[in-house]
Amino acid sequence: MPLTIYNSLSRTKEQFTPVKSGVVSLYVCGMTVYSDTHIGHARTYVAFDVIRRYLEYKGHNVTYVQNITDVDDKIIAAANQQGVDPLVYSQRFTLRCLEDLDALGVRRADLYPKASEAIPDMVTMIQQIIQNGYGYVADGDVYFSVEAFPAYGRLSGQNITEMKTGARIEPGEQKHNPLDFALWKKAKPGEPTWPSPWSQGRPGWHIECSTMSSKLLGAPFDIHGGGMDLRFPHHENEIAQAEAATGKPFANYWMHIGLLTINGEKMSKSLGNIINVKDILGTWDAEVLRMFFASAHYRSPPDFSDKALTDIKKGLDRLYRLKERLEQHAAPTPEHKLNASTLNTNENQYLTAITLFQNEFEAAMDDDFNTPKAFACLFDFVNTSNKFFDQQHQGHPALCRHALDTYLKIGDVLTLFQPKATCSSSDQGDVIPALQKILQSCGQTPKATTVDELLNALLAVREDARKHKDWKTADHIRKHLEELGFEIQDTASGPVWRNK
RNA sequence: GGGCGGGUAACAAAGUGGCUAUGUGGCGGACUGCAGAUCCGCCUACCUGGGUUCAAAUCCCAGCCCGCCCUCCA
Repeated sequence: MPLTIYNSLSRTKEQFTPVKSGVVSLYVCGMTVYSDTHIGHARTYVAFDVIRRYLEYKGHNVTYVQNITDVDDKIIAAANQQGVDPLVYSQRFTLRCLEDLDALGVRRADLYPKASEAIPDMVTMIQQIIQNGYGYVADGDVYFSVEAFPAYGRLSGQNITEMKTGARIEPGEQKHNPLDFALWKKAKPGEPTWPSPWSQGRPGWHIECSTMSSKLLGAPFDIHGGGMDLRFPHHENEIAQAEAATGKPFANYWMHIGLLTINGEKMSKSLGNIINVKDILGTWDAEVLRMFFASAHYRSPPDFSDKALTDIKKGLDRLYRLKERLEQHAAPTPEHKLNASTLNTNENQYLTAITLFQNEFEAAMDDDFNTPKAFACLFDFVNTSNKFFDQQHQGHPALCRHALDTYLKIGDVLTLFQPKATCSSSDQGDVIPALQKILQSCGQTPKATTVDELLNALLAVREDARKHKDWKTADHIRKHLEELGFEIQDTASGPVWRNK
């Protein structure tokens, strides 16, 4: 089935055809590294992580490039305030920001080109722009002449004459036209500088993306993405610069991610409601956050709230319960060949349901990465699977293996079922004495020393109590185990525990 | 003012010219010692007014309301 992508450039869904069959080049505007990664960044990069994973799922070889803006006004200001060299400062935050995304469980891009390392390429591109008649020099600064580029405004649906109203030339700027933007800025004192034919200075913000994307991915490349806020002026300017310099189309598909709000409000410094990834990971599990971002359609603005995260967490628990249920029944390795003729009616229906699940998931994702629908497919599969097990308690190892593999593969595209980034052993250390204490409170001498053994011992005591209708002891054990984060379920085939 | 995107049940959120979205929550039932899990049923869905159509929440027109961008922003 063909993948369709909503292209911001045409404002329609288009069938996706990469420049080179089987290979996809993806460029996403990355972070300006002057502060920690916040949940708005996380929203965008989880969205692209899913997009990248699905492209790979479809069999494409994806090259994912995400730039690092490490030359910028805000970095210079912050570094100067702390008396640190701006490049040292940005280097520090580059690491911190990438580590934040690691902790969130976002897969790394293939390449993270830095603006500071591509200055000569930018100078070359600016020279080309000037040579081709789209740029001009004014007292050591270089500007892009918007009027020279008739396609300007195509991406954002703006037209130049309308935009002129209201636009202003700041004092000290030598622009010919208020809409013109800087390609190169002559240095002011206290700024990092690089040589250029025009002045010691530094590049304008937009040029780094034009330069690094086309250098690394070619012209044109397949998909260029970023937050919705970058559509204008950043992406509009990127197109103008790159096409003015190379004379070739820049990027074929433009994808813009809906911006996160917090409790219905825009996230901003003035509102003081910026939440850093580092901080929120203390409250919410990385996987809950990823599912929250992944389950919102990428073009919609999700609203971050306690209620929303709580709802997601409960849904995620439901997904995990099925995973565990499948694991209990599945053959350890997928080598068993499934022979449909050996399956009973119930099993055959389930086999069909697995195929249907996969087909519907793909249909959803092929339709412009419709993740809300993909999650609906996942939950439908949970329901179907639970019904299967309710009807057939013994399962079927090879069939369940197949179901589990399919479930995990699809979950993986949606960033689910990933190994936990951190498994603090200190918690484990606290749990053991606590479990021993519960055993003692039931008049038992704890011999076991591992969590597993202790839990089994406790459940055995509890089962014994239940047999004698000693509900007080049974409830006492269950209550204390739940306080320690163990969920106890009495099932037809005996008690089962799982981590909450 | 210009541009972009929305208004769907208690909340969140997909979607389709006629066929159960889904998740969370609430109510009832099955199962349970109880709880949980699981299953089943239910909880006045589609902003307003016109139009097209055998049929529209879905297409068209008008209106009302909301968000975002136009300044740095993922």
